[in-house]
Amino acid sequence: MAHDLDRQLDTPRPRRGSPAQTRERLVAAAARLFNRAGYHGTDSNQIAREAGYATGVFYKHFADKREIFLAAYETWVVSEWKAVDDQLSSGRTPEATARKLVALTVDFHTRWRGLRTSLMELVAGDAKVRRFYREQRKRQLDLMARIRGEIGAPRHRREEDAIHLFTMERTADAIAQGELRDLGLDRDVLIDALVKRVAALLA
Amino acid sequence: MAHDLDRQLDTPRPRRGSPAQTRERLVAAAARLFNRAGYHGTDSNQIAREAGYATGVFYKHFADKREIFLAAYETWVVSEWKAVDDQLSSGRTPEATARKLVALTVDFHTRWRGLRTSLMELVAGDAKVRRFYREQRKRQLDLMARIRGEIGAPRHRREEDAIHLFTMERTADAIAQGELRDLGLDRDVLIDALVKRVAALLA
Amino acid sequence: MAHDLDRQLDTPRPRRGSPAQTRERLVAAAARLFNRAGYHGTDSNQIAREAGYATGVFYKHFADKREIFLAAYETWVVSEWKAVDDQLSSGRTPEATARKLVALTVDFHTRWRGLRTSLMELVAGDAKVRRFYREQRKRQLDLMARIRGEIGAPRHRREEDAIHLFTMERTADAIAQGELRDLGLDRDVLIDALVKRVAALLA
Amino acid sequence: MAHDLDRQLDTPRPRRGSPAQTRERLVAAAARLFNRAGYHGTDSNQIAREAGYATGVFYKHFADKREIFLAAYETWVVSEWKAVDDQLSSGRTPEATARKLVALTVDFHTRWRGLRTSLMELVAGDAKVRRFYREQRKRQLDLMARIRGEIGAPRHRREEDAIHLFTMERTADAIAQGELRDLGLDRDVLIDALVKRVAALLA
DNA sequence: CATGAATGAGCCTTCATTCAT
DNA sequence: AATGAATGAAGGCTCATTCAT
Repeated sequence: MAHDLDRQLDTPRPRRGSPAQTRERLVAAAARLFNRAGYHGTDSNQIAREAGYATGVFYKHFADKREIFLAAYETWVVSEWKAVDDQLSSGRTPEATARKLVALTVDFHTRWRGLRTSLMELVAGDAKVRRFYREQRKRQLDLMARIRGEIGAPRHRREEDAIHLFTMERTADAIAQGELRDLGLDRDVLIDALVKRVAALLA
Repeated sequence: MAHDLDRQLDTPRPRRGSPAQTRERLVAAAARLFNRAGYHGTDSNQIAREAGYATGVFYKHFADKREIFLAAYETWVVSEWKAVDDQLSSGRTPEATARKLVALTVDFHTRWRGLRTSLMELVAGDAKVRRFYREQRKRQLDLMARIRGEIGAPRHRREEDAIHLFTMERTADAIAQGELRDLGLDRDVLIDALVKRVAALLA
Repeated sequence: MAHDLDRQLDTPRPRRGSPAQTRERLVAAAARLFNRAGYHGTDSNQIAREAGYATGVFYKHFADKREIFLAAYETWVVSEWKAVDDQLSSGRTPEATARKLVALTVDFHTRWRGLRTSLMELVAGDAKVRRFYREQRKRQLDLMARIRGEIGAPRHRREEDAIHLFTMERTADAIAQGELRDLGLDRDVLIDALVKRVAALLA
Repeated sequence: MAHDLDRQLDTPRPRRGSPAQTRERLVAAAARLFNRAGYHGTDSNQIAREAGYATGVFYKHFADKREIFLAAYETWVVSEWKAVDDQLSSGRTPEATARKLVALTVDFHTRWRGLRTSLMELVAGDAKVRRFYREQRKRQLDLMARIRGEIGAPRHRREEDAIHLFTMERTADAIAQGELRDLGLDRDVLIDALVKRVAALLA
């Protein structure tokens, strides 16, 4: 979570921490900078400095910039999945859960909007990042199939689920990037529309 | 269209063309290269060379790299709008028109997939590109409202139209970028689903 | 020749020269710096600056540092062969020619002693430099065989000629590097000994 | 000898050895690495690791990288002198001794060819290494003078002896570095020629 | 209008060396 | 005595941009 990352970075680092701790601080700094300035707008020396270290540490922990990007992305993915899981197992009504899930998605896309933009670029150009990205999608589809199985909902085709995910993702991006505001659209109306779609899947 | 651009570039350039001609050749070269290697992967000297000119011309016609990107994007947008217009005024059944429109969209996204990726990056970071991008969206929404007005279709809210556009766009990207293939999804099923959504708007 | 190189560098460069001229200036600067500080002690930005240019030119003319080293070495080799040829075709007595050749060799090894040291290092580690270096040796052996053929001298085996070349080279290095001085040996005695050996080949 | 060094390194190091032992292990590791990758190609952290220690030990025993190089060189010199002494006091015929000495020299140059290349580089650039290197040469010359004194051989001038040493050294390097092979020369012929020269000094 | 040589800031990466533990 | 995390200067190389011709 962004909050965790920030907390980590705003605390002065130990003079001599464990490698794992250092790595975490670097990833947190990288996530923050990539998110702020994009992949190309962030240089590796900066990352180390933002984390409170000298230039050199960076390459003790990562082979190159792409690798730390992947790590930052992974961190984000893990925290997002955790948040989704928490909602799904909260025992609320489908409607309430759906609302929470949409809010959560929009929140993540907003907070990580810069990272997401870079992600799209790297997905296009880097096989390793692409593979990881596609795996997440597969996990999402699997989760949806499982949920519908459990609640005995009418079977959908995996293809319909994919479209649903694309819609959610792209709409959340539009909100996150201020596209709605620029278009003079009403955020709440959009949110409600998304909630309705999600709720339909849960009930 | 890619074909136009290619034809233009594969013809040897005139010794001393009009400024407009030179500009066009440069834009065509830029579009091709940005699409192939992305905005950051394309260097500005290359663009001029690909168009058949020396390094310097470039900056006689464009203030910087970003500006030529915008011009390339504009070219693409113009040709896409033209193609859409052609379909809409073809007088076919809604179903047939919808199918054509979806095919056309997927085709554009496939052919310009590299440019689109860079676009997303620049939209995030560059105000001018963002403004232009948002204008297109507004035009799309206006067009949809007009169509529905003309055919006396039930009024939708602009927000629903926006979601529709996001869905179309993101799904077309997924197809263009091979995400479907990686996920083992059936392309035709997806296309049909999209066609159904578009047809619903037209009838 | 060192003199040529120096003359070239001490003249202020034209604002905008031909690529060949620029390349030459770069090679001259590289030769001077490699000779002074060694391959590892010279950085590519320095080379450009020494030649009177900005950082970037360097990579417009050479793919990397190794390549400009090879070019500098080549320049030196060419001038040395030319000097040797001049002596051989001077029509002097074998004894006089031999003396000139030895003087010339020692002079070259002295003037280029730094470059030679780096050469040895690169010969060991770089296949391309090694190949070029070995070709020179082959040319030397061929020349010796031809000379002996022309003057009807007793046939030597190529192996003996090789040993002769090694002796000349290593001894010239020793003189060039001040090893003699450190050992308290008499330079003239050594030179005379070398002259005797060379003269024996010529007569 | 390489064998000694290897034996030392392939044995797991003691938990807490004497300083002398640690130093020896470090020198052995350094010699091996310098020989394999050259002075510049070997990083100081690697040396400690190869010896089985952590980065830091290195600077507990040596002021800097150059110093451990000197130590490695010293080790090699000592073992070479010992080997030469053994041959000289073996009581064989001059011819047989000469052959052994040449074989031994070629062997050393082959086994330590990488170290020798680096040595030449450091001799050129580092006063301390140069001084030590020159001392060895002086010892060699002194030894030669003594031998000739003992066996009542005709007095040579120290300068002739120096040339002899240069010839031996450079030819042994050529063999060690594969120059002969590349030139298509016959190794045995060269060896025989060297043996003849050495034998002439011993008888 | 066009050329293309030249610029130089800046990025990624390495590695000898230090020092808190 | 030993550890190994951390340092930071510096080097190789790229590329958007300028400008003399």
